[in-house]
Amino acid sequence: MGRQPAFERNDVLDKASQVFLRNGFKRTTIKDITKATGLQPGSIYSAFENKSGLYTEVIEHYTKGQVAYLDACDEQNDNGLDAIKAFFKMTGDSMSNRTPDAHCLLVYGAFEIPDDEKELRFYVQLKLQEIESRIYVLLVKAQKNDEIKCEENPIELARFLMTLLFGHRVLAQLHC
Amino acid sequence: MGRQPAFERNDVLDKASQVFLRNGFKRTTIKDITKATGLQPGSIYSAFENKSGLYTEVIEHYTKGQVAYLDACDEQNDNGLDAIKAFFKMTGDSMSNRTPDAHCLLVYGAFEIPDDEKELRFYVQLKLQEIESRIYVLLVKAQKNDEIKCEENPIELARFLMTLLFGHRVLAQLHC
DNA sequence: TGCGTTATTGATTAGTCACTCAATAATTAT
DNA sequence: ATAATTATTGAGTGACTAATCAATAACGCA
Repeated sequence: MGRQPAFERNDVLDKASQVFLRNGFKRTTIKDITKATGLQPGSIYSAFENKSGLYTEVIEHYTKGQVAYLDACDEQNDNGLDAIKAFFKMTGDSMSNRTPDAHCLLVYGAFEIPDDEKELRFYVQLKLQEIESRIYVLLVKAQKNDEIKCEENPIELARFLMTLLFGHRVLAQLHC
Repeated sequence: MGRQPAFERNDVLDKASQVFLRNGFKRTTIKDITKATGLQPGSIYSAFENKSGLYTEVIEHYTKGQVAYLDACDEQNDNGLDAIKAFFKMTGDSMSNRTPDAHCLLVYGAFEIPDDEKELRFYVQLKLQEIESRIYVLLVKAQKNDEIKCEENPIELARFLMTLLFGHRVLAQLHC
């Protein structure tokens, strides 16, 4: 009962994420969001409570896409190492093509979300952890297949791969 | 002739850099700067023209420190690789101790300075390049000493080391 | 001492921002 | 129909921000 929403939630999240990716959290204004989505301030606030609420949902929306891609890499490769390579190739290509995508939103977030926005910070950490643990699973799979040495600690390896990914993100951000 | 400035320029830059490191460029307000330095808005604007001008000088001030440290590592180690290791150890320790320092300011800057602030972006790139080229020089030295293989491309190696450094910065920022 | 010069003060200004809310529109149940 | 419920509108609000500027203070020199 009552009036139906005039927008598709996922559609709004897609459009909002593009704005957040371009400008980050702080520099993105509600006016930017209204322009990108066609929604008025009131609608945005009634749907997402506030700017942080919208941002949180945008991060969740995009992390889902990343994790889905990692799972797809896993399914398409019997080999754990090949799956990881496929994921890295995808992120590398997306950076070359300047296609905005989720991981960058998370790294961006890791930098710009201030200490006092604890919930938001924690949420970004959680989502990055989600990606890291998928990589960990693929590394364990690779060890079972004897693709990499069993002496290596897969937890440390996963962390190292994340560090490389972060570094590439910074590099990509730096060079336009 | 005329009244003497009541502040030490380097002292102001030190204090301002701590604020910028904590909050980044955008979130730092002139009020924050007045609190940290004891200067009034008018004094800040007459000395540094505007917020960007102050930020630029802060970046220069801190990059000098980094480069000086790299040079010190070079002088204290005959060995090129040892010099690089010493530099990495220093940055790693400073991250563990949460001592704010320059490189972080530059990586932070790389992320948050928007496309339309072209001069500021360019300046950050320039300063990071300055550090990268010092590392390159140390790598060439290491090759001359037969510490690393001559087949390796020192330009690519330097870039790789910078990427690792960036990644570590993101990781440090992420985990408090 | 007085004059020219330069530095400091800090209230003020013009603009921006996240967010609100009363009015209005659409939808469904009775 | 009519009432109850929920969504949309968009001008408006208060808080904050970068930057300014006229008044004032400190300094060097004649």
